[in-house]
Amino acid sequence: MEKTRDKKYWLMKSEPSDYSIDDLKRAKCEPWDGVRNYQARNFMRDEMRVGDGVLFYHSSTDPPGIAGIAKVCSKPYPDKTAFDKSDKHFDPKSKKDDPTWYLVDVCFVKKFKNFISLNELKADPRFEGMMVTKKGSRLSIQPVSKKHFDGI
DNA sequence: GCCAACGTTGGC
DNA sequence: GCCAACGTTGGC
Repeated sequence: MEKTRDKKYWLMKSEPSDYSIDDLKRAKCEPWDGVRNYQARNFMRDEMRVGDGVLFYHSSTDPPGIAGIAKVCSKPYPDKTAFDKSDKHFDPKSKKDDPTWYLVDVCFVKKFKNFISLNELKADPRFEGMMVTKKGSRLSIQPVSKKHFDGI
């Protein structure tokens, strides 16, 4: 039996030209594929649980920031785009009997009427210490504290 | 488009 | 296992 635990909270980045909050709204749920960073994978594979809260972050936009809320809606399972030679995220190192890359499905919850820009996050003392506000914070999946999540 | 920050790779 | 070279991310 699975041990219960408190909800955790995450921030997941996407370039809206690749995949935006509107795409997720249309799709309702989508596998968060293409992650090829070990730390980010570890969060998905080892720490995420169904029902966890997700801040949907738009990167490489003007301005960058948080576009809305999603949630984790599957258990972790292997990222099959790593097995597909024609996929741009193909990774020959990942074997079907021992996959390197894992993902979870993410479901749309809501899109903010007011997009929260990175600048606003940085300017607001309530969000001090949030990973995404720090310089050089490239990690595409980041843990977020409940305090910060609720503040959003 | 630039470039700083960071992750990964591979020669040794 | 070190570290230089290279690739990628992402704010600006």
